[in-house]
Amino acid sequence: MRMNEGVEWAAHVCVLLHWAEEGGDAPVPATRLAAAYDLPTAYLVKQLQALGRAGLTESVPGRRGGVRLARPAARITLMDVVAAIEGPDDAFACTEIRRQGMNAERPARDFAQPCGVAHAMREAELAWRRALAATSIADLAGSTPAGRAADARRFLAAP
Amino acid sequence: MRMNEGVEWAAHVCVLLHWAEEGGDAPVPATRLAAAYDLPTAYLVKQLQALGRAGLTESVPGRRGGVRLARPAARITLMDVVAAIEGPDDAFACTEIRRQGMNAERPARDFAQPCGVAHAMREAELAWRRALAATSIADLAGSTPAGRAADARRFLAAP
DNA sequence: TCAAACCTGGATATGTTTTGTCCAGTAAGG
DNA sequence: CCTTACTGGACAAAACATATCCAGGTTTGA
Repeated sequence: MRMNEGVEWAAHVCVLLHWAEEGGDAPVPATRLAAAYDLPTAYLVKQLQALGRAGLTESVPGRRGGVRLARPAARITLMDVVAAIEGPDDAFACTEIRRQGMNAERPARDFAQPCGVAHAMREAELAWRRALAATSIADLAGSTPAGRAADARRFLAAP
Repeated sequence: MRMNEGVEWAAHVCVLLHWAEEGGDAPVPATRLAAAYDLPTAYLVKQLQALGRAGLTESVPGRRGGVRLARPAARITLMDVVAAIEGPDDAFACTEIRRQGMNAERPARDFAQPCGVAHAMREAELAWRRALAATSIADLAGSTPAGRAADARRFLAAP
């Protein structure tokens, strides 16, 4: 059960976009974002498109165009980023094996009560999501060593 | 980020093994466990081997052999099962992209402080694991509708 | 004793997802 | 009108999940 690498990319890129916005350098072209962390441009673009579809970023086409955050970094959480890249599905997918084999003859109403395994898994994922929702892009930006933001802005704005 | 189907199988199978133990019918052969939920035997066997390596189950070779829980169901949690099947790695793998591209020239000591993204992801996974650890196989068995356990024992003990 | 019923580990095959590239189409600025 | 950008779709390679099979070892009961 490994998470898409795109989640890491997207989280860091969102922090960059936040810094760019603060410095008045938004929007930032995808090529520049890829260069900032030496990521494969074409593939990063795919992840950025997912962020856009999820409403976290908006993009400006044409020359001097690029990508920017669609709302303040304080209102974009890691949960939003994970959901945008990974999609809406839970990690655990209950396939209701309890209805098969020795229970195949039972009527469907015998399984009205949700499966205990699925329920516990769901609760655990909710705890995970709550924790992710507790950290915003602004929080991540704020926890970065001093001066790093200014350096990033300088890089992003460079010709 | 989807979880192995084997986790669902293993959780349900552990509940079956608990019931079998209660009824004095342990150990249970893998073929019988597979039949109980109509699972592909050979592949279920692989998952059972993972449970064994993790110390959750022990197996008895030879005729009248099979698999049984290695300790009381109350002391086996969903966390144990997930870790046994999925392996020890976190879902989120930090690849330290922050050190690349615009930061490639920085000395390693600039990154002594762990990455904020990785830290937040780690905290969220810990919350997930804590939640999983709060549910034991005995809890799952206890939340099953009355009579289901006896039926399962009857099936597992059948010729 | 020996055959049947078990488990183990490794090799192998197949299908799906992730990762990554490329291209044709569209939009905006100078 | 040409360059720089984004978008969406098609496509390819690698990684992983799923599934099967086989050769080797253990125990039990006939």
